[in-house]
Amino acid sequence: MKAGRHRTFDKDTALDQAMQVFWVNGYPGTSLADLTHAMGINKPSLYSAFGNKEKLYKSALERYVQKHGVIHAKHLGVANKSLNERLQCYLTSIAKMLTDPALPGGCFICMSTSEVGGTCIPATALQTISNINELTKSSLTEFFTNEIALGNLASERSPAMMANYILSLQFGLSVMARNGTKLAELNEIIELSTEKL
Amino acid sequence: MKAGRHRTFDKDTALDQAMQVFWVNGYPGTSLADLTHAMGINKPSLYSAFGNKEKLYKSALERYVQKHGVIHAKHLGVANKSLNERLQCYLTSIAKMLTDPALPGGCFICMSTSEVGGTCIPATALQTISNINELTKSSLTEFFTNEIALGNLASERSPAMMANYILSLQFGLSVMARNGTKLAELNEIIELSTEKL
DNA sequence: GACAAATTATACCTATCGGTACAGAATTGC
DNA sequence: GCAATTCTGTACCGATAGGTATAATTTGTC
Repeated sequence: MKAGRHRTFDKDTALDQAMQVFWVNGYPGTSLADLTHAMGINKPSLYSAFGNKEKLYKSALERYVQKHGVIHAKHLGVANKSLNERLQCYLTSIAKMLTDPALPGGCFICMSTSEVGGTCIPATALQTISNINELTKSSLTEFFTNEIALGNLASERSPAMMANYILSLQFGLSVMARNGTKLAELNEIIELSTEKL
Repeated sequence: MKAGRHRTFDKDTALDQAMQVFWVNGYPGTSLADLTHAMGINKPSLYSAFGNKEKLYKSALERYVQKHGVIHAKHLGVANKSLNERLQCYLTSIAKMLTDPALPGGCFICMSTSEVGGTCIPATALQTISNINELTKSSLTEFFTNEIALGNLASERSPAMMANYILSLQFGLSVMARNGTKLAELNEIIELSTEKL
């Protein structure tokens, strides 16, 4: 055990709370007071544990991906289901998260991507957001490359095009969720979108 | 002519410039200094002409709808075109605006809707954003109600469901545009989305 | 040309912004 | 128990936030 006074808060829990505040309010809309209040700590503790606002934001983004992002991909690889069924499961899993009453609503990455154009987000955070979206896109592209090789996709659609289609759909669902659209309606959109690919 | 010194700036031009700043940075990300700098006026002039930041924001939202929002609807009513063709024209017209290099990129309303969850947007501005989205949705619902009555929609889809589908698509395209997706790729998404309704 | 009305520019207000210095409190190794 | 180390709480830093008071400037009316 290292010497010195112990941290009186759990770092992961505090990061989760910071994540939710950024998720709700965005980067420029979140103040240090908002953060310390939600995390139940004071500023020096925040700075010693997470660096600064910008680094905390990037940590929150990465934690979001781990906690609420990557978990949906498993639905794409389920055996004995058609491609359409798997895509529906994947998207429905996302939609459930987007409308989970225990969560802020919508997608944190979509929210952050919307803020990308502005001058408020620090450059390194822009890079983090861009990397996350690129990763999602390349994962989907790889997935569709395989599906096409397996003959699971009807016509001659390009994998990159399909990846864009699904990513766009995810973003659309996220903003709709922010707008108050209910899970049942999101599922209708998903059904329409995946009906015949 | 009314007495007193004349305004030395054009109010509509100034509002356009304010709109672009809000469009790029969002509400919490835009400061009064950003606004006065972009508008080329100083704070007292801004306050006397537009009230305050919140009222200017609402004026900017409404101006956006008039200037960049309603113009696309005409493509939905063109004669001698199939429903799919008209929807494609409508969405392509939107996509062109979303990627216009002379504009901030993406959709201002989508950006604002993403910020809706937070605590930074004043209540009356939230109402304005909500009203705009409701108007879009009800216009689309009415449109699809007519199309169904005319027998232009293949199966038994509900108008509200179709309106949600198109609105979600618009939002998705907007965030994709923010993320740097090019017009040609957006058009591919549109084609895939409208292929068989 | 004097007066009333309206807009301008400067300077200022209080509150909050992100970030930190410093002192006190808690813990380990010795 | 004592020194070294690490964290916590308070108080503070300069800069900027949204907003305004005041005075100078420009205009139409009489």
